[in-house]
Amino acid sequence: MGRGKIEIKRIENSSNRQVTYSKRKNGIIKKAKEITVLCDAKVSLIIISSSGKMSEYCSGSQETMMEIVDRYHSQNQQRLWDEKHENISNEIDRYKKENDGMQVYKRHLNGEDINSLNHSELGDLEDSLENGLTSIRNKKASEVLQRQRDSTKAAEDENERLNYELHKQTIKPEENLRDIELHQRMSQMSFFRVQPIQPNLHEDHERE
Amino acid sequence: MGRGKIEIKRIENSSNRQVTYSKRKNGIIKKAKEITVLCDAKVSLIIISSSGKMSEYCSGSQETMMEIVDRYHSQNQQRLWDEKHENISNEIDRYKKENDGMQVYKRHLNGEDINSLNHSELGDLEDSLENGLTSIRNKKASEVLQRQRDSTKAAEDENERLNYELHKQTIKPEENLRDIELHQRMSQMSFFRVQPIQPNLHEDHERE
DNA sequence: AACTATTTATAAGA
DNA sequence: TTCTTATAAATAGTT
Repeated sequence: MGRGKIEIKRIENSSNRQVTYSKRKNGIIKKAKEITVLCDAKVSLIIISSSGKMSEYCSGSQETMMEIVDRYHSQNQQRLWDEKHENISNEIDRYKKENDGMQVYKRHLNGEDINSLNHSELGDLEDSLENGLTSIRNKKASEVLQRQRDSTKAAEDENERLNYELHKQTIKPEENLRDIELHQRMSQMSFFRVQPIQPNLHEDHERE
Repeated sequence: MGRGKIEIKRIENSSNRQVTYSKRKNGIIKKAKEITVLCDAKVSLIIISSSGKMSEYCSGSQETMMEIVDRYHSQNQQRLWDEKHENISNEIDRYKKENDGMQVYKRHLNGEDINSLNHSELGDLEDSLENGLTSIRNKKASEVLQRQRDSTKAAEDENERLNYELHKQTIKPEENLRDIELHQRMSQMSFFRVQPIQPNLHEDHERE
């Protein structure tokens, strides 16, 4: 349809090709519009030139375009997406349910909403709470004990150190000042487990 | 282009419309193929008839079609989807976190994993458990009490009924057989709240 | 679905 | 690009 017939094969002359592209592109879009109106059809048409510029025609609004494209997708990809989405939804539901269950249990453990429980459930709950309480009290008790042990140990260490110092003193009796300090400190301590190794220290001082 | 010129408006005659649709659809697809070859263009064309049947042409392979459609999509919808997906992910994370927190709390209430708690947390936990336990024990106690009340009430009712029967008996002493039954039943009952209204019933029987 | 008179699209030229 | 125009192609109405 033109001055001469052309073969349908790539137009090698670049500017000819560009002109033909432009003309034919408009032609196709016009035809697309026409079939839309004449025949009540829906059309989605996207054309990209060899230089990458995109043109499009779509019957109706953008909405319709999405409709058409989605419809195309539905034959290829929609199911995949749905499955993915369903998986995610299920995951959320699982977590929600788990949450709700735990909320209820938590409230029960706090002694709330227990009117809905039957007698045996109530018994189980009581046992569970008692176990928990026992564990915690054991823990607290062992903590107290441990703290006791710690301070005992600290006292013993100090005790030992002092004994050592005193022992040193008997060997070097000339360092009197320190001895007196030590004596004072020892008499302030009420938690010695063992007696000082040198019970005659006091006399030694009085003798000087 | 035809025997007569036509206006570009909806063809009302349904079968004409269908025929025209078919012809023009082929025409457009042919043009699309031609521009593809002649001008090195990429084309995506989807046509849907008024009856819903879809036809398509796509330059290159299906791959290219997806490419084109995706390209269109990427300009319009991708962001929406991403946002949606992110929202869903956040929701899941929230539930997960909430779950984890409750799991830990639950384990603590059960007396597990309590080594990680400091002293004041341990105290709070103990209080909470004690509250729970108190609630439950109160509930159990009031249940027992209620059951007690119920059986007392039942006994009282029965008692009253028996008294009524006995009273009837004194008015109609000729029905001896029943009286004996009643006497036997009463002597099996150990839960009378009040004494029978007629303490001389027994003698009456013996006198006969 | 085929025919064909006509309209329409467009290749080449300016 | 756009306009022109000869001609190819598409297609409306008919069979």
